[in-house]
Amino acid sequence: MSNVRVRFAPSPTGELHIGGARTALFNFLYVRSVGGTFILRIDDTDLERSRADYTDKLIASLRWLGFDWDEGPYYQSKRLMEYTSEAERLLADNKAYRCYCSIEDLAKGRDAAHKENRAYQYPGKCRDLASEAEKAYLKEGREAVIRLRTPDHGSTVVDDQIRGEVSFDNEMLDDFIIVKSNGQPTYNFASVVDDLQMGITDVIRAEEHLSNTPRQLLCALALGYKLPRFAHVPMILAPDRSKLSKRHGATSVEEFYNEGYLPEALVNYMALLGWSPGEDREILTLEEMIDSFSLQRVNKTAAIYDVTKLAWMNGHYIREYKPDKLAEASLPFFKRRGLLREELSDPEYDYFKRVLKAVRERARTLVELADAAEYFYLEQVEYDVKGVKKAFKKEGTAELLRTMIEELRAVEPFDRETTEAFYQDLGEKTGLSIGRLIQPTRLAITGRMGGPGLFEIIELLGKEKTIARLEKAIDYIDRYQGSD
RNA sequence: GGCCCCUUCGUCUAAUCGGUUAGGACACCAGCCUUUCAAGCUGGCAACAGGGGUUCGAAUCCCCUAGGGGUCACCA
Repeated sequence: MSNVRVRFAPSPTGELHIGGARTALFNFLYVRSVGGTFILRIDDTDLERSRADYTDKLIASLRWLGFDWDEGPYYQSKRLMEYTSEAERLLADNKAYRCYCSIEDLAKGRDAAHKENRAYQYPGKCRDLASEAEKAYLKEGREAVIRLRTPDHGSTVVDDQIRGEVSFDNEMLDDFIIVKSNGQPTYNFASVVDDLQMGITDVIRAEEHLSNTPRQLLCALALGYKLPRFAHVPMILAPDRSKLSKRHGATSVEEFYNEGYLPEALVNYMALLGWSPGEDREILTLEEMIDSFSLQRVNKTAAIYDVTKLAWMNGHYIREYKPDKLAEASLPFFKRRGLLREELSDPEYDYFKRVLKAVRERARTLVELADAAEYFYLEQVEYDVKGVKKAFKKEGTAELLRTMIEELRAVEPFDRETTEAFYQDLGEKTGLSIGRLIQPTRLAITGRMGGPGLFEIIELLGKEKTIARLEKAIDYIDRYQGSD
């Protein structure tokens, strides 16, 4: 056990998206690789936007991905006292001050700066407020925020584990707000107080926070604590290189679940976004990732996420899953599609697993898996349009199917081997290629031109259904004979 | 716009003290396998953003340019 302590600190303002999940993953891999402590903290200081149901979803997503944590969840909303007392301490030390400027006035200044195309900075109006002026403001009933007094000169250097030393001129930093007028701390302040009090040794987070880091460093300095190490991991971008958002398809872990992705695949895929184990390995278990993970191997470049590769990887995991595990994972998708009921009897469950065995080779998601298995459960078979042209419209197909049915009735046992042997015989007897026999049969019983081996399907369907579907196909062909 | 970060095949990446025909994966194309579709196997296409330096030698070090991203809130 090492003394390394890391935290994942999402704010509950939405579902866990792939960027956040990847950050959680890197925290997890790092802390497990060094044997430290993983802490989950909910950064919910924004009262307006934070929602308890998002917290639940966040936690559910983390559990689903398998990132178990050792401490927490801690909630910033329950730690208000800590922030208040630390802010009071800074106030008493004159390292922070109250500011009575109205939101409107500040907005005015910001707009002006924006118009002149320069960066806005708080002008420091209340920095050295005379006590009479302060009293006057209080009398007016003005609310105050607390701002940190930041140095005017010099520079603040962030020593980043991934990017090296990054230096910021203090002149670029204004006296930013650490406590809002409603008494809630801002992110930059709460996060620092928590990281320090919780003994966080490594802050691993997304690159978008790099520009915030000097502010946090200044907070920590004012508070008089030892600084954690930082590591800013690259962002994950949408295919058009823009920031990921709703219009880019599935971006949250929950959505990936709903689209039928497996946690192992998502985790494996995310790990390879910005990190690689070397040795040309692509498929890794969580344990293998932990073994070869290091922050030194995390690269600096933002990555565009590509669903195609994720889908390929997901297909790989679907094929690798143990039968019982696959059944368990895909059951909700079969129910959702109306293929299976809530409770399965033992024989039903058994049949379900046999169906999965037959179709798992050709599915990349659990949604596709349920789709591929549809005709094993649905009574109505819809014929593929192209297939009809190819397999049904050929001269003599109806007649062929009639012969087939007659002889099929006598086939016993109705299993894979026997039915296959039967088709071989029939081919020889009629002088037709086996493909000519199989194509219309496949279309008749599945409605499709592709899928598992025909005799595997026939065995699963059984004699009754197979013959019934062949009869239906004959009806169909007779009815549409000649029409195009 | 200021500040900060980044730049290897279409995409994810390897090449971690400068010396490689610049490697792998996804996707794509072709072949094999096969009753079909997949899967699998084999092969192919495809990259060091541009320009200057330093050096015997640069994807790798330095500078400039271009491009992309982040950030500049009483959001996190």
